[in-house]
Amino acid sequence: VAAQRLTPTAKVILGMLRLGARTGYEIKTITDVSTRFFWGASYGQIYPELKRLETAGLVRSEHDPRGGVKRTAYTLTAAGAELLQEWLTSDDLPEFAFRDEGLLRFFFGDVVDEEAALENVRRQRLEYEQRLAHFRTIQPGEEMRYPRLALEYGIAFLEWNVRWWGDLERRLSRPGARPSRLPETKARARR
Amino acid sequence: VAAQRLTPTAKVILGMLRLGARTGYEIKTITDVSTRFFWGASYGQIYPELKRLETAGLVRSEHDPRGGVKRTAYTLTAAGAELLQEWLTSDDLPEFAFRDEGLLRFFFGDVVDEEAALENVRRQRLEYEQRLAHFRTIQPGEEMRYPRLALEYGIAFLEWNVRWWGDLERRLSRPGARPSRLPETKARARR
DNA sequence: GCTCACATGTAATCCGTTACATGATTCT
DNA sequence: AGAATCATGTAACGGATTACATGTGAGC
Repeated sequence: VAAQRLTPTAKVILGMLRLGARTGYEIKTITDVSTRFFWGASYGQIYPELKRLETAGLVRSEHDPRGGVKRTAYTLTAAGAELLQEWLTSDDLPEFAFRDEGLLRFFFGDVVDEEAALENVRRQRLEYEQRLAHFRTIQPGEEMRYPRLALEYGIAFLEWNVRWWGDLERRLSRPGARPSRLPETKARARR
Repeated sequence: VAAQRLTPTAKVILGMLRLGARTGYEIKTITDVSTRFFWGASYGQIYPELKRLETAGLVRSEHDPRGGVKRTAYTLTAAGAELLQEWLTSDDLPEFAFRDEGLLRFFFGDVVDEEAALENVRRQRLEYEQRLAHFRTIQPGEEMRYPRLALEYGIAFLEWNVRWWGDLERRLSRPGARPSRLPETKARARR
């Protein structure tokens, strides 16, 4: 009844089960090539969470060995499917977080010399180029529309970054208008 | 000597001290209006970390009461300044993380009806518009160049998102080419 | 008298990654 | 024979937020 109380990992799990994933291993494999960029999951979260979800009656497990390999297949219960639906259509504030150490380094550019600051910009551009190159090797899968669109988003996002950091790089390396740097030790008037 | 071993919070702290912040409270206040978008810090991290940094010899504390209010002012030691410099100019892989629950909901658009999926797109656009509106109320502060540029980045990033989600919204609400939805319960062939 | 800004801290809790441990089957 | 893939799990650890707790001083 309270979709917002699902743990973050529960959200991917329920969704992936709905899309046809069946084992913890499969959930991990699929998230790694689809939602990982904006919503990852590790084994250390997935397996315990599957058990908690079963206790909560949102998923059902079934022993489904493959030869001598024991394997547990999960499916959504009616309650699980309903809660998933509820979450997917709710309008409460979605979690959002963005963490970019390169950007933090860039932020402190005033305390290093010009060349180092510019180098940080260059590194940002290169980083984003590499992520983009990796993303372009992912092929989308035909059946579903939205995962494809999400990949499109990822690529467009990375392209935009490559452009932005590239533009800034050119802006900063033009010899014109180069402004203030802090003195080696910032004077901190204290009394 | 090993800048990469600084904890995430130590990185902002050292940087902010270098930029002139002096107390834990001040560090928190400043990060809240500058790096928060891409690198936040809470009191529960800042105060203990300041003590650890002092033990490690990277910062120095000084009692600096204001009237009856006790207050501890911190400054970088030579070692701290050096390590900061090292981190800011190092080229090891910067931490990067992006987490967007709205995007995850969007990703699962194939399992809800068309209207709900479109609604999720609309919500994304609206969310980004609100963040953008908030960002536009921030005034940069004149002295330093890079914090200003980081703010510029934030605004450009949010603008790009508003555009992308807005475009998609129009794309999806055009009555043309509306593709497959999953059947109510996805058939899962198992044997 | 009240509220807000300044100021510092801790404890509980959550979430997440990494490393470790184990083992079968399939492919080369 | 060996490597890769399928498969499941736990323990240690790290990092972060939230809530709680406390108190002064300034302005209204």
